[in-house]
Amino acid sequence: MSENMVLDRKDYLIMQFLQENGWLQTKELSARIGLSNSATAQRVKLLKEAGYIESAHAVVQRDIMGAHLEALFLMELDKHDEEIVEEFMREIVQLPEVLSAFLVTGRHDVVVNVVAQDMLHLKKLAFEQFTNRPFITRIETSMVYASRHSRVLQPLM
Amino acid sequence: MSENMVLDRKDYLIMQFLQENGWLQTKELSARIGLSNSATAQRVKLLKEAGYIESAHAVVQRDIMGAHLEALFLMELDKHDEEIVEEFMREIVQLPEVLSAFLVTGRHDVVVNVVAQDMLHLKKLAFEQFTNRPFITRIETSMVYASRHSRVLQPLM
DNA sequence: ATTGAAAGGTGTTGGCC
DNA sequence: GGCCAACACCTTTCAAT
Repeated sequence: MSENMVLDRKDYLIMQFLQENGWLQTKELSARIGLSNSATAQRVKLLKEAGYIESAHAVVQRDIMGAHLEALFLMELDKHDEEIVEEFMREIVQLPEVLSAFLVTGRHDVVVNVVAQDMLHLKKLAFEQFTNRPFITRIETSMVYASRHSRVLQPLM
Repeated sequence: MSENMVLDRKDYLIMQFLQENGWLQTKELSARIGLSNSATAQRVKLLKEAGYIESAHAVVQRDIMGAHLEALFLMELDKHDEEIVEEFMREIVQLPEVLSAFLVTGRHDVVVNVVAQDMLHLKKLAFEQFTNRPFITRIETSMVYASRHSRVLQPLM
């Protein structure tokens, strides 16, 4: 029942509403999509079991966490040995300051989105966690004036 | 009660656990932090009312949404008139293909994280929504091989 | 902060259309 | 498949300690 589940419009609606608001209750959700409470709960359960709904996460205010500055590190790597790069990506995303990391083609090789308390913190982060590593040949730091995030991925078809 | 709330370690624990798993129930949460059910529910309610916990969002599998490709658009703008740029940021993050957008200092001016079904889709997106606009002077498209996201913002102090 | 109670929501299951 | 009813469990809010 989980692998080859066929999704209809109501399943996509459920996923859209739960992306917009992860705290939406079954009662409200069922009212919106026009199904009974139990039918809706069933679908949500199946969508989770099938892995189509992966997880949910609360979003907290940044300042309360001391994240007053945001930046992008645009980095170039020396050797693109897959193992090293994959391990590097896994490692950095564990750092409390790292929000996301992208392994990319083009002028840069890795783009990392970080937060920091202040410039001193950012400097220490850059030097002690990145400049540090021998396979990183260059880091360009772009300060972020403003960032916006869409938390809802809609069907593109 | 909402503005100048003093947060203790248990409040930070609550926020950490709810960032890791937005579906955590009060019962489980209270057991983890060592408080009674109702005390925990109270704290969560206050944290939400104070705006420290802003929202929650389910995360869905990308392929099911047809998002098979990911890219970064690294863009340079002609004139940095604040109104135009702010409006531009607001607009693009509404597009279904745009996951996030960063207004930054440095070599680039705006970095946009997008998804697309395929190369044709990506090309149309780039040309019809970005290259299009008169104030965008250059776009560099970096394909994303892999991306990782931390959904938990820890206190940096 | 805790306990206990009341009211309402949840999630599951079984019977039925 | 969806619906309904029923049941056990959990949540939320309140007052009292």
